[in-house]
This record gives sequence, C-alpha cells and structure tokens, in this order.
Amino acid sequence: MPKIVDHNRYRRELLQRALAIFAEQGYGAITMRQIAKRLGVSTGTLYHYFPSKEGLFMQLVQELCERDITDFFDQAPVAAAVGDRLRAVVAFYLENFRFYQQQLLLWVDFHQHRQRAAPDEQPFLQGFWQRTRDRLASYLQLPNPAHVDFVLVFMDGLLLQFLYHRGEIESDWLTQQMEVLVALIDAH
Amino acid sequence: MPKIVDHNRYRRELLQRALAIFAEQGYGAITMRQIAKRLGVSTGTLYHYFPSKEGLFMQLVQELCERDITDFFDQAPVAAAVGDRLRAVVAFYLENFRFYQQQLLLWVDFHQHRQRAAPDEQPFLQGFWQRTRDRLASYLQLPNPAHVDFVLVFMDGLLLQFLYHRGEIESDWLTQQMEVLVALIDAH
Amino acid sequence: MPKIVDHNRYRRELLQRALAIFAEQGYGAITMRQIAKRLGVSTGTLYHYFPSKEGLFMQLVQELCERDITDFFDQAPVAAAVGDRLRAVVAFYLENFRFYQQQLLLWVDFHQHRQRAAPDEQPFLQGFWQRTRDRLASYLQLPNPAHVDFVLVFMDGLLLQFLYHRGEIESDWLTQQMEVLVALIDAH
Amino acid sequence: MPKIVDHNRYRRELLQRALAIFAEQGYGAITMRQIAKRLGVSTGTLYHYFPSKEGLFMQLVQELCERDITDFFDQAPVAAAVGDRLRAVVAFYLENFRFYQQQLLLWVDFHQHRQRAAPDEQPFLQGFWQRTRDRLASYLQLPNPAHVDFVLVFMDGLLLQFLYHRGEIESDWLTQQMEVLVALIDAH
DNA sequence: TATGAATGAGTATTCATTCAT
DNA sequence: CATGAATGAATACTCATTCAT
Repeated sequence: MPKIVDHNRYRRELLQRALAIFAEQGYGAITMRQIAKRLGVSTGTLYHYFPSKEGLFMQLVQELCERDITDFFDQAPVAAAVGDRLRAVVAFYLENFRFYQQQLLLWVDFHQHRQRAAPDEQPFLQGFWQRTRDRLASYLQLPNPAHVDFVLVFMDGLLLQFLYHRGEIESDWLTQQMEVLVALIDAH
Repeated sequence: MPKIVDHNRYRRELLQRALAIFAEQGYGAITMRQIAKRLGVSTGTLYHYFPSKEGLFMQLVQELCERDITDFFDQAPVAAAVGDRLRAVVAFYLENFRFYQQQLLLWVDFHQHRQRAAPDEQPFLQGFWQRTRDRLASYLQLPNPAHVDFVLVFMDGLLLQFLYHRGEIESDWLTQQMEVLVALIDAH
Repeated sequence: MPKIVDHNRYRRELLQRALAIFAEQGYGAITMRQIAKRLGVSTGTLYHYFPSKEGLFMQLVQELCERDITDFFDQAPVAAAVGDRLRAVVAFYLENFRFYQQQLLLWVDFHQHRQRAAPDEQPFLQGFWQRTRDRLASYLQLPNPAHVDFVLVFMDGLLLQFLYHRGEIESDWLTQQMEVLVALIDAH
Repeated sequence: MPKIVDHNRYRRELLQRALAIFAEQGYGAITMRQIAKRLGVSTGTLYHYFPSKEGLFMQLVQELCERDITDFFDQAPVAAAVGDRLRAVVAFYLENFRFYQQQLLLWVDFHQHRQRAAPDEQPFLQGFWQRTRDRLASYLQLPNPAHVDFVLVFMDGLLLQFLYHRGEIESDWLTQQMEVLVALIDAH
C-alpha cells in the first residue's frame, strides 16, 4: 500500500503558500531551493508536485484567477446609500492590501513572462476580469455602469501609490482620497 | 577635463538606452552580456562605465527620477476650461504610455530589490514624487488640492489596466473613463 | 585590445584532449566538471568553447571523421608482396590500438545517441567510411576488391576481441590470427 | 521455500526483459524509474528484487554469460561440407543480430564500468568465452583450430560494421563477405 | 579605453535510493 | 510484498565579474 497522500490537495496547499514567496522576491530573484526550504520540503518534493519553476508559477496565476475574490463582497454590508457601499468596498480592499499587492507583483512578473511565452492566450484571465467587474457592479448598483470601471481604476491606482511609497502612506490621505471618490460619484 | 565630460556623457547615453532593455525583460531576466550586446559594446566596457549590474540599475532609477517628466506639461496648451486641461494631461499620458509602462516595470523591480537592500532610503524618490505633484497641481489649477492626487491615482490605475489586459484596451473605453473623470471633477 | 587567443586553434586542442576522456568513461558517465578539471580549465571556459556537452561530443565525432587516419598508411612501406602489405597494415593498426579502441567506444556512444537524435543524417560519416576504404584499397592493391572490406571487417573484429578480453590478449594469438589472414588472402 | 523459488523466478524474468531496455539506451541514459515503468512495476518493487542499479546491471551481464547461446548451434543442420556449416553459423548469427547487437552495447557499458570498479575479475566472463569457442569448434570441425577464432573475429567485425552503418547494410554485401570467408577457409 | 577570455559560485532540474504506509 | 512520496547530492549549464592584453 502506498503512502497515503492526497496529491492534489497537498499541491494546492503548497501553491497557496508559494504566493507570498513569489510576490516577495519576484519570479527571477527567487530560487527553487529557497521556495522548497520556505515550504519545508526538499527540492525533489517540489518537483514531485510541480513540473518546473515556470509550471509552478503558471499554476499560481491560474489558482489566483480561479479563487473568487469577490466572494468577500457578498458578506459586505448591504448599505442603502451608494456612498456607504463605496466606502465598504474600498475599506475591504484596504484591509486586504497585502494580498492585492502580492497579486499585483505576480501580475507584473506574469506580464514580463508572456513576452517570450507562446501566444496562446490564457483563457482564465478573461473570465477573472469579467467576474470581478460583474460582482462589483451588482454590489455597488451604480446608475452609470462606466462608474464601476472607474472605481476599479481608482483602486488599482491606490495600489500603485502604495507600491511607489512603500506603504508609507498616511491613513488620512487614504481616507481623503476615498472621500473624494465618494463625493464625486455620489454627486453624479 | 574634457575626457571626464565625455565619459559622463557616454555613460548617460548608455543609461538612456538601457531603460528599454530592463523594462522589456525585467532585472532578473536580463544579463549583462545581453545588455552589452544590445548597446553594441563589450562586457568589459560596460563594467568600465558601471560598477555592477545593481549599480547600473540603480543609476537607471535615479536617472529616471531626475529626468523632469513634467517639463512636457509646460508645453501643453493652457486651456481655460478645467476639463480641457484634464483632457490634455490624460492625452499626453496616453501618448507616452510605453514610457510610463517601462517606468512601472522598473519600479516593481526596484521595489522587490529594496527588500534585501540596505534600508537607507533613496532620497531622490521623494523629490521625484513631490515635483511631479507640484507641476501637475500648478498646471491643472484645481480648486480642491486633493483632486490633484486623485488624478494621479486615476492615471496609475489606467496604467495597471493596460498591464492587466496587455494593451488590448479599446480607445472607446479610455475616452469614456477620461470623460468620467472630467465630468466628475468638473462638476465639483 | 582583447586577450590574444586563437579561439579555433585552442578549441581543437581541447577537443583533441577530450577524446581520451570520453572514451575512457563514456558519454553518460563523464561530467562536464570532470572534463574541465582534466583539461585544466574551468567549466565556464569549457562552455566558452563548446555550446553544450552534446555539442562537444558531436564536434569530437566530426573531428575524428575529418582527421585522415589513412595518412599513416601512406608512410607505410611499399612492399612488393601482398602478404607484407597486409602485415604492415595490421601491424600499424595494432600499434595504434589505444586510439582505435577510443574511437570504437566513441562510436558506440554516438550510436546510442542517434536513437533519440534528429534523423538528419550526419554527412561527415559517409565521407569518412568511403575515404578509409579507398585508401586501404589503393595501398593493398588486392585483386579481389571484396577482400578489402574483408580486411576491414577482420580488423574491427580484432578490436572487439580486445575489448572483450580487456586487452589481455597474448601477442602470439594476434600474430597467429594475422598470419591466418595473410595465408588465406595470399593464397587467393 | 516455494516463495523463494517464486522470488527468484520473477527476478530472472525481470532481468530478461531488462536486457533490451539497457541495450536500447545504455546504462547511463536509462533511469531506474524508466526501467520500472517499462517493466510495469514500481521503483520500490524494483529495489525489492535488485540491490541497486549497478547490481541490476551486473546481474544482467552475468545472466547473459550464463545463458548458453551456443545451444542454438546444436539445432543447426549437420552439414557435410565445411562451407555449409560456416554458412549456417553466419546465417544464424545474422538472424539474431538484434540480440548480439544488444549484447555488444551491454559489453561496452560493462567495459567502461570496470574502469573504476574493483579489479576483482569477474570469473563468469572467462567461462563464457571458453564455452563459446568450444561449441563453435566442435560444430565447425575445422582442420586448423586457429580458424575457429578467425571465424569469431570475422563475426565480431560484421557486428561493428552494422553498428557503424546503422544497420543500413545491403544483404548483397553481407552474402558477399560471407562467401569470401567460406571461399578462403574452404580452400585451406 | 576597450576587448573578450576566464572564472566559479549559483541555478533549475534529475535521479538513485529510502521508507512509511 | 508492493507502492510511490520524499530526499538531497549531483548534473548540465549560466552569469556577474575580473583581468591580461
């Protein structure tokens, strides 16, 4: 009888934990040995679960796309006022900033990887963006649908500001910007 | 004396041309030999002008910060209407998108480099952000100063959207978002 | 001014010295590090002159084919009697046995490599065999041309016997076999 | 007790089937996992029957030596004419060429292995050669015993020719060479 | 100043072998 | 007996960097 291991379950667990490692150092700067060590396994084991560094990375991107981030929004308070719903969304975003920042760093690495990679478009990307937009739209219930994208753009911009200033952003400034968004949109 | 000028002039020329190379492939993926080859010099020469790969990269970031991007805004039309000035800024941004995207990719590499690097804050970064903000503010002349940051955040967000969707963004969508920004800000 | 090195000349010198190493241990058993160490260079240098282990090996095979082994026969005594010419050939073969054994071992490795290799036939092989046969034929001047091949087959057979018995073959036995060949062929 | 018989029987069956695998790719190029997969067992099972890759290989060589190949000759036609007996031997050899080629490749691997291996001579090798020679001698019944070795050398030579030319040898050439042998030996 | 040959530590990956189940 | 997950040393190969010319 073989050693009893749920191969797929364990693989996804490793994948989960690998996200932070990649985001922290970037695809090029991290080594398989370091990943293995931080995951507490040997390099051999890592290669038992993933075909290559590239394969591990791609599975990570895919996993991230399949994970339905917008689930969280469903648990958000169903506020009557548009402004409150906007504040709830941005607040949630800020609370999970570390995760979104990791995601951003992974995207950038992914972007640079696509340059030489085969041109077969990864279909999971499209679905991901569509779903994110739809969820946000149905939660915010804005009269003007273009404003949904505008909110998304705003939040992405906040992310970049964080990256540029290395997280040394005062919460006052954040609140201020959020209120600018609320004020602008709420006033039509 | 003239030698020194030449040396420095040539160094900055190489630096200039190195930006695209780094941005294209990322710090980790590019090799000094590739850089040398694309610059049309030998590796020895490269090391004559730059102390190391890291040094070359850091000089690149610094160069980018010292370059006064906002100079361009000065040549922008001095429109009477706030909306037109906003449109001019965003239009200029979009026209030079490739450059800003390169800059973004460089920032990310820089960010991931800082992790292990010495924590001595690079002062040129602060100056850069301050200058950018000031120039934009003096051009736009918005009643509410918080709106200047909001515009910056918006433009960063657009950049990320481009990255995510690999540049396959319809110009209609861009125009729409720009007009949303104009409409929101222009209406106070 | 660059370091003055005749790249191609040095490459062929390394190639020359690599033959014994490959023959001694076989393609699969030798490592690039070992080769480098025995050649007195670093692995980096080895890769500066050869693109890969496979490339080094293939160049070795090609070099061996281009080297005109039959040159030696030209310096052989031009004996009047067929038997003496046969003896001269076999004697020369035996004197250079170590080299031919190395060649054999290389061929076998090459054979096993071709299995998965691309089916584009290496053309240098054909020329090699043709030349060897022609030279031998013109030296031996046998009435029956089929006997030239027969002599080649005989010498290959001797080589295998050496391999099987690890070189522990008495010279009496060799002389005996050579005389059998001479007797058989000389008597038509 | 019966268990042990089964164990041994199964071991030899695996051994038998492993010959082709080793000969096909060579000792260095084949992995234990590949062997296991092609034998339809797990690596664990393979290690249950053989102590190591080297052990498996050595048992293979030994098995090959103990297998009495010359048994086949006994079933050969007892021809009155020496020429016919020679033809029968060579014909049989040619019919089983694949096997002999595998054997040759195995020998070469074995030869290259002995270099670093302990110098304790494997005694089974000597017995093998003695037996082969004796059987061939008693079948051919040649007046001159040195001719028996000559025939062996000839057949080894044919094998090498096959290897060199990758089996692309015309049967006409083979027949011709065989007849040269017959003619030479038959005419004393 | 410029070249590119040389270095060797470091990278992704493989593989014989072990061992818990 | 049988399995295949786990290990880590070893392999082919790369690359920042140095240095003789």
